[in-house]
Amino acid sequence: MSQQRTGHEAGITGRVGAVTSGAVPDFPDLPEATVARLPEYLRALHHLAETGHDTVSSEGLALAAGVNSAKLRKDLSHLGSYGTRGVGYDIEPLVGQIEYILGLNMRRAVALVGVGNLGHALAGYAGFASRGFRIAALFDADLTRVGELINGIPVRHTADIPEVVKSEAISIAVLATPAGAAQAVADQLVAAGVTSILNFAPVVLNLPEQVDVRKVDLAVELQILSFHEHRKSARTEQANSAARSRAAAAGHAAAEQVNPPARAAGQGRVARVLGEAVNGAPVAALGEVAV
Amino acid sequence: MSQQRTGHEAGITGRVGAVTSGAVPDFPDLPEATVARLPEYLRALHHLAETGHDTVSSEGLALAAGVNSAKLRKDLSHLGSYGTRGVGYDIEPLVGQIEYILGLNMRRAVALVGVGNLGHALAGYAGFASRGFRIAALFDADLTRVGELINGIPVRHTADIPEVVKSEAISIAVLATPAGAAQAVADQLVAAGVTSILNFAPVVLNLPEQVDVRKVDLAVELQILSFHEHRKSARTEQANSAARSRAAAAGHAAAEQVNPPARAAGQGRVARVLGEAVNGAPVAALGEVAV
DNA sequence: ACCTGTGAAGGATTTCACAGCG
DNA sequence: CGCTGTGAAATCCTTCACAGGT
Repeated sequence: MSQQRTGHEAGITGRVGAVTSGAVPDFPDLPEATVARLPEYLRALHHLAETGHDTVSSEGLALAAGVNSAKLRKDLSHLGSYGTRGVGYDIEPLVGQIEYILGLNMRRAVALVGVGNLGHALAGYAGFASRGFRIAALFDADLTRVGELINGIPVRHTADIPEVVKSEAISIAVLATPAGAAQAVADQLVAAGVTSILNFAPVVLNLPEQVDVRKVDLAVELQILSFHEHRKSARTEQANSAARSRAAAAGHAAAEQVNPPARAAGQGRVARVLGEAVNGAPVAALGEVAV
Repeated sequence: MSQQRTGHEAGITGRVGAVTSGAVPDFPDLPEATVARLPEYLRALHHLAETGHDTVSSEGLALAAGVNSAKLRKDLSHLGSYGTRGVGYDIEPLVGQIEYILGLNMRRAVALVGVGNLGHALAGYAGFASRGFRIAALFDADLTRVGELINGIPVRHTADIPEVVKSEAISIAVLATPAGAAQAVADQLVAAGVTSILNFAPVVLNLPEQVDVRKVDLAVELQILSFHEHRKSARTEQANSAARSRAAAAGHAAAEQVNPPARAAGQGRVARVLGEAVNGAPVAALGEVAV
């Protein structure tokens, strides 16, 4: 979940696919958590199909998709019955059903805005093309980049967004602009008719609620891992603390020290005692870490 | 969320930060969902600090971070009290506390493996450097790329992973290799001492449970948005169906048609009726969409 | 005998709503 | 009076465990 706001966050039901009450015929009510896992199941199923399988058990598919089998069965049960008791799931019709649900039985046209460092790489990312999407247009605000060909697609100016989005019937856009430009570009995209945005810029977009937004922030992912590293260090620190408690006078800690910052609540702030860096680099002062 | 498996998924408590029972002193028990939001709060706080604020209300910070204020207050309450009733939160000490919890008061060294299309862009991504990380080493299996400088950092061969990971005391790695190579590289990284991996390769990694893994699959994000597009189409389709129900004989649908695939359950498979493409592109046959 | 599909239980997360402090 | 901090309620999600097909 990472992750990830989709504009339905404030929705009433948490189920997706409902109209006002009850599901659209043949479009089942799916828990958001299930939707987020379907692509992973699909990838695993394609892989199984390519390696010659035509059925798979819940256990086998769960393993390939990195979930447990009860969760997988529950998820698939929302799609209807594609399994055979005593045997497993038929891969081919299950692939068809998941692709149908995900709206992948058409090749969706996608616009990408911002062909800087990251955007350039995304424009060339083969995974989009191979998994149901067609990059139909590239945009950048920088006139010196306009006209450049990336992967055979010309970069156009952001001023052309309305025209191109309409002519190509684009409903999904990928935003890879600098943070400062993201909101304005998103507004342009939405005005042009885009209704889903994948946002790589580290800002929260403010958009009409019918627009679905998913945010991918690469630094956030590392920061979450950093938390886990810190926690692991705190554990070993505590585990070792009895053994070290007397002998540790000198300055080479075996693991990160766990020195909480001084609490500035109430009575006067105290200079924060920073933990010793484990990898030799100087500890970053707070002000240096710009966002 | 998303996603994201962190190796603790099968954990007992769902709280992170506990040793076996009870929290490490000054290292609070945090719900995983809270941990995933702290980086977003941190980004918003930095932004507020840069724009001259030194306190902020839960409402204001919630707005900047894209959550509601009740959730924000609950999250921050887990960190201890940094707010003043009637006033709001003091930004500076709160930034310090969040950075401490996330383990960002050191600049963590990160290794990046795979300098292809995406990896190259990640190596140059300024957001890593500006938000607490230092790309300390680049690796690739392709000898023709070894020696190349990217952003001033030389690309080394993957065979050097053990040596460099140790000498640079790297505990976090970013995996941007092709899918086929990812598991083997991940095994090498873990053997060398890496304990957290950010995986961009579309495969599920099988690693010891003490290793934290977060997965970012760019195509998955688009597929989730595609689901929402499909759902939105199904809604308008249904909403319009009464109005159109007689007049719609000819072939230009105003929105995507909602034709569910034929169900192959039980009695004999029927050729699936695909939905009409909305943007003129031919509908992708299932087999074409490789993963 | 095996494996799916699913009620029911158990957790985790979000939201409500208000007590209590500044 | 305003705003945080937080029990309690509500909702969502996962896991258990087994009934029921094949």
